[in-house]
Amino acid sequence: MKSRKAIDQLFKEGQRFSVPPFHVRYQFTAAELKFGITVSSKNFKKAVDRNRVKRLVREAWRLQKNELQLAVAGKNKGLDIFLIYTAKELPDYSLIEDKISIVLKKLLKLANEIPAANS
RNA sequence: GCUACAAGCCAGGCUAUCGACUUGAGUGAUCAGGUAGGAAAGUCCGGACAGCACAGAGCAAUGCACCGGUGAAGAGCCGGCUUCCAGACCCUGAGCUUGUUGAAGGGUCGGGAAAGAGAUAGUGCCACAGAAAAUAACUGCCUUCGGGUAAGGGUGAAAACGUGAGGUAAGAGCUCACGGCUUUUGAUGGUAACAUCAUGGGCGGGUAAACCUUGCAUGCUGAAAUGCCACGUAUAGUACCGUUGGAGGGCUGCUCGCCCAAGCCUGCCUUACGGCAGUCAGGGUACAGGGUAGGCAGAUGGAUUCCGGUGGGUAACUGCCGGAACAGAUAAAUGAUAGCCCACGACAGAAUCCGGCUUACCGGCUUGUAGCUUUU
RNA sequence: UGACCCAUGGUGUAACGGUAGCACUACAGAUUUUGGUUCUGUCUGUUAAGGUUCGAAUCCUUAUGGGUCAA
Repeated sequence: MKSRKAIDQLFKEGQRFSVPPFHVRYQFTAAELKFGITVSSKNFKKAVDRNRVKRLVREAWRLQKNELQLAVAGKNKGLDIFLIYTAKELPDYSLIEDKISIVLKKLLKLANEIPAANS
């Protein structure tokens, strides 16, 4: 997700849940699966640290996203997801990998519950 | 060999798998190449580049301040000058404890530091102590009782150049000798700062990183600059101006002064730029409000960096020849996992670009200097 | 990316270049049967490092930390 408008709309209308250290906001749409990540500069003062967290999250997302993508595409729907990293310590990759898989399972369950759109 | 200091260089490596950004080739699947720093940081200096419709003058403001060189430029760098600082060695030898001691002084040597113009252009300030902190009053001294004097006053960071002699009523650079500082003129050496010598004048403290004076320099803004394309909105609102000139804007912060500044249509003149006439307000300026916030250029190869050779220069630096290297994102790439090796990995991440300075930094290597030790 | 400002006890604030004050807090003592109030006393200090000056919180330079502004 890159568009400021879309992000604003997601934060205004979307639903949310929390899997520490992540807050997740999501909203089902008509387009495809989209994903964004943010890290607060309050928690990490250096841009380099923020970028590293973002990189790790993107890597974990890239490796695990396929199942969810298929589920959403199978119902002819889109899904906007935005993650907020809330911890104050630099994580290692295995932690991020675990937490992202939990997030994905929750989302997958939610995706299976909604009715399919008629295309 | 060890230790210390200074300067320079390097800043984990390799393999496999899966990715990200980007360049090239290909119709395409895909293939091939490239991808963080010495500080990318701080933003402390200096530029390039861009815009401001460029006419300047005075004032203000800011910066710089020994000389020469270097370089695109600089508050950078290199070399020199002057002053100061601590040291080593040598000479001399006060003192009393007569020694393997070393006060004051002189010479030589290399090293370090300096925002290093002006304190008789003016103004201000100088706590405490002290008679007094600056055109000399008080005490003292002398006196012909009108006055003269800055020797003595021991406090302080600082007290009217220091020592000795002359001189005098008492005194005083008042005079002289030696010495110190400052300065005029001349000579010699040096590109110059300056040095040496001669000569004349002066020596009424400190502070200019107090105000200030003198000299020199500086237009402002800053890639969120700037140019273009697309999408979208409001042909609406308020005020002012509108060819008989001007709302407003610019030139430097201020003043003066100067400059720029307006459309559509028709006709005539001109090669063109443009000019003249008619005509309308549909034009212009400022404000408020509304819309958009996408793309392209700027933008990454240049005063570039490194290596080798060869010249110039004490050096900084630089000429020529040959070779090699150089990311370019835009919610913003440069990553993840596994294995192996070693010295076990510090500080830290590009955002228009470049030259410096400063600061941070695990460790390793090279060179130089000094000291100690070992061997010959 | 660029421009600018600030830093004084635990807290809030003063201070011409000349002994760093004030209030609250904390601690101790007095008063009180005890506590509070009140009174007295004490502790705690110029962000760091250099420089100018006889002397620096103040002036200058560099660094550190914090903050503000500009689409």
